[in-house]
Amino acid sequence: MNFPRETELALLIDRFMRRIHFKLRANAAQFDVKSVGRNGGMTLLTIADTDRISLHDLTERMARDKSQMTRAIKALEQKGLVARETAPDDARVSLVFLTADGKEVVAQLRDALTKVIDEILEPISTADKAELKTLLNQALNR
Amino acid sequence: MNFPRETELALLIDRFMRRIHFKLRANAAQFDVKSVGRNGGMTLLTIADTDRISLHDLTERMARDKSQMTRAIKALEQKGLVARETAPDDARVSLVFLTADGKEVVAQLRDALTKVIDEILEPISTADKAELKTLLNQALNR
DNA sequence: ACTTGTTAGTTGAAAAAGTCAACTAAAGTA
DNA sequence: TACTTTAGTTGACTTTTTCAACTAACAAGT
Repeated sequence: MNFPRETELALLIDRFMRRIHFKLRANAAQFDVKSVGRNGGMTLLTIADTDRISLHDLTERMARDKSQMTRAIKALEQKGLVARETAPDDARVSLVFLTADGKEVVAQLRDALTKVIDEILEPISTADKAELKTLLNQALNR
Repeated sequence: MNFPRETELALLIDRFMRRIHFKLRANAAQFDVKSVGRNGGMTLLTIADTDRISLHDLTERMARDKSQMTRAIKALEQKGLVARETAPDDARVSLVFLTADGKEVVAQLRDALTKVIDEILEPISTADKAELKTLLNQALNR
């Protein structure tokens, strides 16, 4: 186990995310009310962080292909969890936002996810958790 | 943007990993010599961290389904990057390890990955990078 | 106004990854 | 010896990704 390896970070991060998905799946029935799927879930949470957001910005934020986003939003729309409207200043962009139902699902998702992450992060202190978030934020926001 | 949310961590982590994959893919041709794919790549790197490892331990470490691992290893085997042998003390388990070719590919993967991660982590200090790794390690190793 | 180039979003098709259940063979245990 | 567990494999199926082609709206520049 060599320590000075950046690559380990990738392995760690990957594991972290998978761990979350595994744990979520373990009690999936309890929270995947609208059978949103993990992709839909992540998308909803990301939208929830913004008032309303264009598909374009959303794909950038979530680091996906735009075609994926089109389909993800379409699915969420059909479930009545998000809606969209054309941007007033630019007819090309459509802004997505949560519906009331969507907000409810987000609340549930957050509960479930928080629980899981707490479990995973249980070995480290509260201060360190904040630190972790700060670091990732610094790295990822510009 | 509410701050005291554990869930943001999941979004951040997810983004982080996707970012890596995007950047890698951007100059994929340069490094995906044996067309290992991202899954194969991660698997190789994980194996590289251990001398030889059973499929079972590997699936645990990488947090995947065992069926996936069977297939991933089979693919890498066919490319001559890993080999396996039955564990001397237990005929059920087969131990996987890198071949010479596999080690070479790992070296290349590490180069590429290190470069990408360095780019992403460029906004944060070296000390913080170490901290980040430590935190994740603490959380994930029991 | 009129090409020319960008940008946002959509669609299609194919490849890769993930899920789940059934099944074999080797251990472990009583 | 019978019973249970564990490691790994296989098959079938769903979800994600990826990539290229395509439309519609904007942005200039002449």
